[in-house]
Amino acid sequence: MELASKYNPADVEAKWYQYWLDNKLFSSKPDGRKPYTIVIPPPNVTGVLHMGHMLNNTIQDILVRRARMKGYNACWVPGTDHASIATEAKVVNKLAQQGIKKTDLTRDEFLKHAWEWTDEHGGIILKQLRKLGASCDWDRTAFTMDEARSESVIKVFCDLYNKGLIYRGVRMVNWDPKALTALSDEEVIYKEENSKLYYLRYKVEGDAEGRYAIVATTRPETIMGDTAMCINPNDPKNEWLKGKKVIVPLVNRVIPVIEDDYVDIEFGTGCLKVTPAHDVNDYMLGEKYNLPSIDIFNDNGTLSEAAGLYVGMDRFDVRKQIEKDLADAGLLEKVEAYTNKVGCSERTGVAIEPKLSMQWFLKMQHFADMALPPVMNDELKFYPAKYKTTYRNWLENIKDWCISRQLWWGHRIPAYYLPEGGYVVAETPKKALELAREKTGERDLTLDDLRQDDDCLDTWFSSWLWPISLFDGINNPGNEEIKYYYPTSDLVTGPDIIFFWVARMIMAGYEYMGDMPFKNVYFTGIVRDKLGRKMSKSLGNSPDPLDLIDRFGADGVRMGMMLSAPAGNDILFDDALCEQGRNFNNKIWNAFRLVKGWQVADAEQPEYAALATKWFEAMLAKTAAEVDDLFSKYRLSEALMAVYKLFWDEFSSWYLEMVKPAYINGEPQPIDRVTYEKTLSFFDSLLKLLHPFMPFITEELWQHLYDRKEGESLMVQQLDIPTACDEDIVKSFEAVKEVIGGIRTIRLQKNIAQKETLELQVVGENPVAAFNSVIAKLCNLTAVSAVENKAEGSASFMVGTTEYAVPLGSLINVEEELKKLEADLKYNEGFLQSVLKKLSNEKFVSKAPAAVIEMERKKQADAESKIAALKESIAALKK
RNA sequence: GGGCGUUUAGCUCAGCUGGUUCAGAGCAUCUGCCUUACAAGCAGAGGGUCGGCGGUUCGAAUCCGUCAACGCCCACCA
Repeated sequence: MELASKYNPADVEAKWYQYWLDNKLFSSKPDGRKPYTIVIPPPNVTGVLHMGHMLNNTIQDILVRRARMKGYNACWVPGTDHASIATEAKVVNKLAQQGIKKTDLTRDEFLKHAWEWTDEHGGIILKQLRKLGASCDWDRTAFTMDEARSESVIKVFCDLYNKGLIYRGVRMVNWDPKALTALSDEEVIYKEENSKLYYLRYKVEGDAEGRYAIVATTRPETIMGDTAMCINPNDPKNEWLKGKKVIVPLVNRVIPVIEDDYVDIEFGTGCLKVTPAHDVNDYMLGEKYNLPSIDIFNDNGTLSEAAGLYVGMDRFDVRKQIEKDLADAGLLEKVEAYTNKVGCSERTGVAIEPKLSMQWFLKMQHFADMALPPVMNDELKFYPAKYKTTYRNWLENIKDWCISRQLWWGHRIPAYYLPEGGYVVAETPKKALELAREKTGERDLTLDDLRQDDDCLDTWFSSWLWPISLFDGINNPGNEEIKYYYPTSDLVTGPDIIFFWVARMIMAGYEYMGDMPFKNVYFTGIVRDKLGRKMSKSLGNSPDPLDLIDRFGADGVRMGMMLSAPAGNDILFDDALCEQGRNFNNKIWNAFRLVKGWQVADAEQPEYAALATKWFEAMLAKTAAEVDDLFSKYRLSEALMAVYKLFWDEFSSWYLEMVKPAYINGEPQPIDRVTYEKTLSFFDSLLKLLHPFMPFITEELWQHLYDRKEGESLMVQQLDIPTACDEDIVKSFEAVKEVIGGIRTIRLQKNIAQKETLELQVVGENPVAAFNSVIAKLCNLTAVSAVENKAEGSASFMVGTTEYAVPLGSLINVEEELKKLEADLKYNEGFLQSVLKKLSNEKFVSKAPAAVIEMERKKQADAESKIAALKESIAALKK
C-alpha cells in the first residue's frame, strides 16, 4: 500500500461516512443491550451550522461513539425545530422581497409559503452535521412539526387544559411590535441603554398659584395613557399634592393624585405617572385603585386613535416629537441623561411593549414542584454543578408561562369558539364539535359554527416534549421504544436555554413519564473568538465551519474544538487549535506509515524490544483507566489530551523509537515478528481510544491495519477490557527517560552527533540496570558499565541519588564542568538547609503526621548523599 | 439591588477533602538539528513570590475574612 507522507482528510472522510451509512452502523433498535441515548437539541429547521453547533455536536458524537464502543446500544436521535418566530420572520421577509404582504394572504396561503421555504432550506443543517462525522440514526430524523410531534403537542395541550393547568386570560404580556406577538418572560432580554429622563410639568387643577407637580419619566410618549399620578403617602415634599387633581401635559386630561407605598420617595421627584395599559407596575396600581386603562398603541407600536395625539406615528418618533412639543408648551422642566434597562425581544431585537391582551397560560407551580428535587439531590446531574443554583432560582420564583403566540407558523391552539361565546378544547375539530354540542345542547351545530383560535403555541411547548415525543411516548404510551430508550442518558446543550428547554423537559418528563428525561446534562460553554468576543455576523469573527473542515479535516476541527472546551467554560476558539488537530492527524498517519513499512522476520525478540512492549502495555492500561475516569466526569478535553500524549509522547517518541529496527550499511533491518505483532495490536488499541474524538482517520487506518472483511468497522469495535497496569515498570521507566535525557543533553551541549557511539558509566549501584539495553539503543552506547569511580574527563549528571557519567576524554572542559557541579552543589546545600530547618522545628516534629516527617528525613538523606557525590566529583576534577 | 462564578507561565487551562504528582499540562517562545515515519517534524531549554491584604496552622495555590478586577444569571425602581 502506498501512503502519502501527509494525511489528506478529503480523500477519506466522505468515503467512510458513506460506508457507515451503507452498513447501517448508526441505526439503533431496542435489543438486549443497555441503551445509551441522546436526543439532539434540535436546531432551527432553516438554520445554518455555526460554531456553537460544531462544539455541541462534536461532544455528543464523542459520547455516542464512546458508548457504542463500550457495549451500549447507542442511539442518537437527530431532528429540527420549527422555531416559530424565527422561521415566520424569515418567511415574512422573503415574501416582502417578492412584494407580498403577510396581511394580504390567508392563513393557508401563508403556511403554504412557509412549508415551501422549510422544504427548501430545511435539513441543510443536518446535512452539514454529516460532514462533521455525526453518528446520528438518520432514519429517526424528526421535526417538531411533523405529524407524530404535532399530534403529541395537541394531545398534551388538551390534557393539561383538562387538568386545569392551562387557562386563558387577559394579562399584561410582553408584546413584540415587530413580530406582532406576545412573548414569554424568558424571551425578553434586558439591555442597558443610554436614554433620557424627562421631567414633565403636571399642572395642579384649580391651583390659584399655577403650581405644578413634576414627574420624571423615561417614556414621555405614554402620557396620553396616563390615568393617575401617584405619590408616596409618607413623602413630606409631596404632601401638598394629596387629594389634588393634576392635568396631563398637552393632553389636558384631569387625573387624580393617588397615594401608594410603591412609589420610591428618592427617585426623581417622588411623583409617578400611572399608565395602566403600558407598564406592568402601573397595571397593578390600576387594578388596585380601579383606574381606567387607555391603550394608546396599535399592535405594531404606532399610536392608536385612543391616544388622541400623534395618531399613526411610531412610538420612538413620538418620543422625539413630544419632547419638542412639551418644551414649546413650557411643560418640560428638564431632561437628564439616564441609563436604564430596556426589555427587548430575543428574536427581533425591538423594544418590548408591555401590553394587556388575551393569552393562554400554563400554571407552572405544579411543574416546578416536581422538577426541583431530582436536580437538587443529584438524581439528575448537571455538569458543571453550578447551574443547579441557577435552576433552583428560576424554579423557586416560577411564573406562569404564556404559551400563545400570535403567529401562524406553529401548532395551532386546539380551542374552538362557540357562536354564543365560550369555547371548547379538543384534539380534533370532530371531537370539538361533539363537545360543543354537549356544551350548548344544540344538536344541529356544525363545524362551520366553530371558529378555531388563531394563535399558535410557543415553540418550546413542543420541544419540551422532545425526549418523549421522539419515541412516540405521548401518542403511544408504553410502547417498546419509549420503554427502552427513556430516560435518555445525556443531554448536551448550552446554559442559555436552561429555562427555555432543559427545565421544561424535566417538567414534561415527570408529568408524562413519571421520570426524568435524561440522567445527565452537560452544559457547554459559548464559543467565542480568541479575543473573548462572542461570535457574531456583524463582527465577522465567526469562521464558517464547513470551510474549517475543508482546511483541517473534520477530525482536525473536532480536535480543535475539544482541546479548548472544558465543560461549562466558554471556549476561545482559534484556528491554531484546528491546526494542532491536523498536525496530530498527520502524526498518527506517519506513525502508521512507519509501522506498516517494516519488513518482518522470524527472529528472536531483542531484549530492548521485550522491555519496550512490556512498558507500553502498562502505559496503555494506565491511560485507558485514566480516560475512563475522565469520561465519567465529562472532562472530555482532558481525556483527549491524555490520549494525545499517549500517542505522541509515549507511543511515537518513546515506544516506536525503542523498537524501530536499525539500518545497517544503509539497509533497513527487519523487525522480529513478536514485536511487530505487538506493535500492531498497540496501534489497534490506540485507534480505538482515539476513534470517538477522530472517527475518520482512525477508521481509515484501522481498515488498513489488518485485512478486514467488507462491512467491518472500527466504530462498532469494543474498547479493550481494562487490565491492571504494571506500576513498577512505569515508575522505573520514568528514571530511564531521565537517564536518556541526561545523555541527550550531553550530546547537545558537546555537539556530539547521534552517529558517534558513547559509553555510559554508572557510579555504584544502577537502579535502572534492567533497562540497559534500552538506554544503549536509544543513546547509541557501546557499553553501560557499573564503576566505583567514574573515568577522568567525563561529563556527569544525577538521576535521583545515582550518578551517571559519559567519558569524553579530551572533549571535556574542566572549567565548565566544575562550574556546573558547583552550582548543583550550592542548590542541594540550600535545599538541605531548608529541610533541616523544618526538622529542627520542634512544633513541626511534634505535630506533623509521622509519614510527613519520614518524607522529610528521606529528603535529608537523599540530599546528603547527592552532596557527597557532588563533592567527590569536584575533588576529582580539581586533581 | 440580589445570586453565582472566575483570577495560577506570553495564551488557554489542570491542581479533589491543606504536607514529593506542588508549583503542572498543551500551545506559543528560545537553542540545536532537513538523523531514510513525520520540518504539520526531532532533541533540548527558559518562563509563575498561584489577583492584593490580613487571619487560622508546625505547614496555605488549597481553609477563613476582606478588598479589587472581570464575567454570567436573576429582579417591576418610573
